[in-house]
Amino acid sequence: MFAEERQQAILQRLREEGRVLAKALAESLGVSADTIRRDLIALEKKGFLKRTHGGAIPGKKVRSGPLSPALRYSEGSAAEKAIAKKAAGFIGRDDTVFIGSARLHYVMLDELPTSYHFTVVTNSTVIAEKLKARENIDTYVVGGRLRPSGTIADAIAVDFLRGLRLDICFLTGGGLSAEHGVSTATGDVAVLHRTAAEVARRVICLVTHDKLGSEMFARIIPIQEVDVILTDADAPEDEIQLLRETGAEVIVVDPEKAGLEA
Amino acid sequence: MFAEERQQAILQRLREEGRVLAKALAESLGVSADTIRRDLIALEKKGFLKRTHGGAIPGKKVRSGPLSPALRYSEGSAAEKAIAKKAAGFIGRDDTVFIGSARLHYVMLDELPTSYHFTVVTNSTVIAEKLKARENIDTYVVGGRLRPSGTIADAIAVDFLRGLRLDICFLTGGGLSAEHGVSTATGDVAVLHRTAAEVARRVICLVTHDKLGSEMFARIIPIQEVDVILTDADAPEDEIQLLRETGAEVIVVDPEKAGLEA
DNA sequence: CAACTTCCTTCGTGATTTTGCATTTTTTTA
DNA sequence: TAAAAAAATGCAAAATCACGAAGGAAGTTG
Repeated sequence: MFAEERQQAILQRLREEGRVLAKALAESLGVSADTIRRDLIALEKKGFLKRTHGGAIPGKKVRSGPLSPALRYSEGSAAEKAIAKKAAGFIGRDDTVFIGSARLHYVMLDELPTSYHFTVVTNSTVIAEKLKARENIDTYVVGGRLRPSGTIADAIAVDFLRGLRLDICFLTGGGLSAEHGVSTATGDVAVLHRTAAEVARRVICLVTHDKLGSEMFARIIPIQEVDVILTDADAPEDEIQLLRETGAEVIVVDPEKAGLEA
Repeated sequence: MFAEERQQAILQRLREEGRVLAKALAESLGVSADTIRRDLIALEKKGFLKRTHGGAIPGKKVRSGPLSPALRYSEGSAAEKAIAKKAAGFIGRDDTVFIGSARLHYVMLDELPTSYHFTVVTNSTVIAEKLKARENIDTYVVGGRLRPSGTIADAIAVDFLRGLRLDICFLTGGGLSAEHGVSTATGDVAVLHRTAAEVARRVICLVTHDKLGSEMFARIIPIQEVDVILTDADAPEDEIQLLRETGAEVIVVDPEKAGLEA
């Protein structure tokens, strides 16, 4: 196993569990504690985590997991906000939509419609907490085991989703390519999102430009099953072209203009 | 738990509640008061808080945001704390317990065991959020519609519970009488709790003395199905006698002594 | 193909950190 | 002012970390 792979695995676990133990990592990855410590030092230098005695906790750059406590209150970038706003515009009166537990979903919360009623299903207790007081939104939480990160993504949650029918599934992912489709780092999150997509009439995928063309471990769904892809203006033209050839509708959101549309 | 995590948890609580007590922190975080004091010193040096005798208040670097709704639950009366502590003592290693969304359940959170692993199932996202970071606790959230109060209590939630088997169900209610059993104000909450009680091996009922003898609209379960009743020393003797005649084990907790037991 | 370089890893040893306990001092409260 | 609670201080045990040395795999160069 290469150092790079290991470090990726460490970050993944950090995102999932909210913390990692050096000793446990050494054991499960099959290397010495020394090596792990070096990895942690390297990752800390890059700002991905913060070392502690015995392990590490998420740093400022760990975004994907939903809202590490530090990031929870941080604001999305202009591009993220623009994408989120556009996405929220797809929600119709009395629709039922799935909103996951990724950072972009969190950014969406501030852009959701306020003037008419709709229903949100989410697998994040953090998002649920934020939505519960909105009068025009019915909030449903999927059942299952809650991870330290605030996400629910086990078999129970998948089963829960299977019993529903949704109008829109808002997907995000760590990677999006014409060949591999939408993908993410961990298997169970992928399965949960796939299920949400399967029970939804429409699948809208939100990705910042840096995700285009990259492919991650676990595929959520192939590109053919995505109805709309929302990305920002920094997206490379050729990637967009490839995506469009698959039949997906690609909408490029311009952060500058987004403000005016409102 | 890492020092860093602890300190973040302390700051989190400081933000939520406006102040922290050293002793309470030590207990709920599972470390000695010494360690907490050292954490407070470190945080004070960084300007995040100002130490006081017995705890700390927010420093210049901590925005003490609007008090979260959780605050009103955070501090229980002496009687409530004593009951909650006694109740928490029933939890054994690797047990699976149901903790509802009532005020007394919130009070319990600070008294839960920290030294061994167990599993909590809850229908409150507020409680789930509070528990998700505890490393010795596996937290499960029931699925269903989330009410503005942070409670989930619909048919989906009931269905979720039916698929589980629990060791202990911690019940509370608005009323408790020998004749009418445990009761509460609303129907669906009653059904949810009844279901939790049905799938649990043991039912432990937590009620402050003022609830004894009163009966509310919706019965959760008859008294015969309650295994243990916990109440405080102000409970009237005759009521206790009536309850005991039904076969239930009634434990009267003395707030004064409760401190010494610890 | 052999010698060299480079990178990565492990191991051993001493230093550091963290934590809890006991004791003394200070502060609070009645 | 006396008793109780909390804080400071010193100390010891356990865990973790840092650093240097050595081994080994992969690739490079002559």
